[in-house]
Amino acid sequence: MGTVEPATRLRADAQRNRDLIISAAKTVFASRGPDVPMEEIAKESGVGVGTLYRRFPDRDALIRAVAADNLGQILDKVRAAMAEEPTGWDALARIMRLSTDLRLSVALTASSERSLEIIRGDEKITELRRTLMGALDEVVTLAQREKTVRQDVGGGDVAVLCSLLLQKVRSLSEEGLEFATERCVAIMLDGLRASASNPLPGRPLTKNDVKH
Amino acid sequence: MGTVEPATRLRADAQRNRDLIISAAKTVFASRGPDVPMEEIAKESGVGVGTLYRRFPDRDALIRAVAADNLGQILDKVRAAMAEEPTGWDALARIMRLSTDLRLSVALTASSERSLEIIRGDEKITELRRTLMGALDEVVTLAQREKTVRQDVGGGDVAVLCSLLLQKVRSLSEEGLEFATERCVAIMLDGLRASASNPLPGRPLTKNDVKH
Amino acid sequence: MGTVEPATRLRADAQRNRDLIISAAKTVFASRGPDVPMEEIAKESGVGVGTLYRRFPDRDALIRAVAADNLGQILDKVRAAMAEEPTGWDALARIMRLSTDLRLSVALTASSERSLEIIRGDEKITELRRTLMGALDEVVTLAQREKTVRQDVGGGDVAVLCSLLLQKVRSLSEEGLEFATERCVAIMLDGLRASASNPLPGRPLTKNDVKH
Amino acid sequence: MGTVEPATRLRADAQRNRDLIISAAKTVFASRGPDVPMEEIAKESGVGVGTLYRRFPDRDALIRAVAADNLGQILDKVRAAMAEEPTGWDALARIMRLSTDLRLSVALTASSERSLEIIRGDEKITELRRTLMGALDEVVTLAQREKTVRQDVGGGDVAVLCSLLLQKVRSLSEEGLEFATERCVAIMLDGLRASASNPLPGRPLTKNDVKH
DNA sequence: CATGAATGAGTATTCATTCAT
DNA sequence: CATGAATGAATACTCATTCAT
Repeated sequence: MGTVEPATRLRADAQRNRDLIISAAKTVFASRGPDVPMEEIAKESGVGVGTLYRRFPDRDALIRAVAADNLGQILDKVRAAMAEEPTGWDALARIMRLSTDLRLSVALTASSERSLEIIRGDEKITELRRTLMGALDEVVTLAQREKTVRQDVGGGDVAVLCSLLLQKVRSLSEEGLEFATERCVAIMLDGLRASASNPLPGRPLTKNDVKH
Repeated sequence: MGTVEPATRLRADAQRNRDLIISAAKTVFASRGPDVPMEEIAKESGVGVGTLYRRFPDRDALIRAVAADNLGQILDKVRAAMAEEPTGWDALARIMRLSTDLRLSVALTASSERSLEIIRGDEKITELRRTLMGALDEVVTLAQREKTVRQDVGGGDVAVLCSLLLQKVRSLSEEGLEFATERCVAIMLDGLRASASNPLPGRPLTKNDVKH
Repeated sequence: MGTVEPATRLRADAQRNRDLIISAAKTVFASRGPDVPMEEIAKESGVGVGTLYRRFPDRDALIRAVAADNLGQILDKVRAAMAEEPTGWDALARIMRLSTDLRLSVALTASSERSLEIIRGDEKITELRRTLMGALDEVVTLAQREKTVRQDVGGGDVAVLCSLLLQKVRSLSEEGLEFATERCVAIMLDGLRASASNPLPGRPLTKNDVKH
Repeated sequence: MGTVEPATRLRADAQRNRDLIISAAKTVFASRGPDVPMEEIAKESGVGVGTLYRRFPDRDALIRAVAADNLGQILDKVRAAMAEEPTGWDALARIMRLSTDLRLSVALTASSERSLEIIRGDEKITELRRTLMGALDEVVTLAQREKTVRQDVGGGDVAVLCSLLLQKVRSLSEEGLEFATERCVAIMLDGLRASASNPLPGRPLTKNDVKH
């Protein structure tokens, strides 16, 4: 489960506010970048700034919370794919298609150098990341055993491809983007097939290469 | 040639400052995002803020100038690849590898929603973009005639893949990034080969799909 | 009543600050012109700049508010004169002497071309102006029925004379100005008397001539 | 003659530039206030800022020069009135009507507190002012001997009335202003007539009251 | 607790003045 | 001398954060 709980249980309404704020922050970060005025986020949440600050001591804390929430969501979907798809290849394909869903919420959190520094070192986030990477390695290994995925790639390679796909290509329209992304995923999947065997440079990337 | 000249000839020293500023802006935008204090850019350029503002009436104008300069550079390199490589495939491969060089300078200019609005509608930039897309279509068509590239892709698909690659994946180290990008490029190229023929959804993207 | 209320009720302390700011702005505009640093006004009000900007989104809004407040004050005094003086002539004379009181606060708000543009089109101000001009027409008409004021003038003429008197003649000392103004008012009043009948050029100016 | 010459003779072209600048400054001060960017004035003059600064060491010097030029012009016209009109009354009436001509150029120079400080103490300006006031006293005395002007006014009173008239009443249209001013002048003249004998408060103002 | 007011430091931008061409 | 480029101090305005209601 991806939702992240703070140490001490919050009162019901406080928890509700917290959720409202995170959700609003995702939206607003996505449309206006990571520097939106806090007031904007508060307004979108329907609470006052004061409340926002009571829940998150400063902007950085909020960014961390949003990032953790995002990672949690991704992890949930990755696990669902692994649990529900019949083969490793199918799971992999489904995972690579997640980008469309996730783009909006994830992109901004991870985009700027600044965001990175903020996130880095956050216990919870590090843990989520580790778990996620483990899952990817697992999927790839599985599919390789099936002989559907080429041998010379690893979960890290898939992670990098996926993170590229999270990007919003801005010279495309809303629908154009969705369409183009599907095609890119298909091209990448073709490049990942066991049959596509022009050997890759170097060695497979695994979770250990993508840790930070 | 990609360098963009203003309408009226600048005095030698003024031109020199203009170049210094654009170059500094690239660096600083890349490392600190599109909201860096103008003063920072001025300092990096070695000129006073006043000079910066004399040359570029506001931040937006500077961003547009940097973007145009970037596109010019890309176009130069794409043309070089087309002129110097023996086959369409080689040209394509070289182009897709440009990302490494270009990432730093390009990324930030095109990243935020805001930047897009700023850039959109700029005559010069639109023109450069159009030219660039034309070149990509040309390369792809050529390689398709050689039977090295699959028939169901177009220059637009390549453009999208390349723009994904321009992204800086921040969970990797400097060298890790370079290495991972090479692998991604290789995977994508494998996915673009004529031999990789699991059919793609929809139809090839051409320059007309990526115009804005 | 001349005081102007914003649409939604302000919290008590906010309203207090608003008043402090307007009052400070009058003083400071009067002594240093309409371009005084906003910081100056804030300091004089005893609040931070931030507060000033929260209350008035920009300098123009502040200028409009001050202008409206000034007009309201004038209107109050004109009405008091009309209500309390026994004859139209006395009311007129009292009104023309208002200049002394009002000069300080009013002068700067209406002085520059720029200020005019700012003020023009403000709903509240337009309305106040209209009401004020109506009152002047009324006083003049009354006094004409009394046969104390010449028949060939109108409220508009009085308005123009008064607005001339609002000016600070700077080649006079503080007291000199007060004294000189009294004499000018007396001369003008003599010129307005029914007995001063060298016919004026054109026709009486009424409120419709001074609307803008 | 009102034109003011600097101590050392200027080369012909330098003198021409000086005149261009003063003339441009009048225009621009009138339309945009005394704080117009120096660059604006330079552009209107058709010279570079550098040249402007060579001719006038700073903004204050320019303001002083413009003020002196204005006063010189007024003086010329007052003298012409005195020389050409058959009676003192006619001269006085003509003088009071000068406002229309002069308003534009004079207004801004004398308007703000700041301008006053700049001008105050300027030798040349003081002298011009003194001369001008002497002329007004003379006209009034002459008309009083003719029994056309009331005995209880002085040149100072006229000066004050005139300076009031120099003001631009901004709630009037261009033509409306001209028309209204004529009417005000007529009313004031009626108030100045020997026949308008409701006694004025205090004593006549003379040039000594308006010196600064 | 929630709210939104107050604060003031941080930045963009302008413009007087100086100085190299 | 004239020009217009360069400089940086001055000022408008924004927004993170704190605190009174």
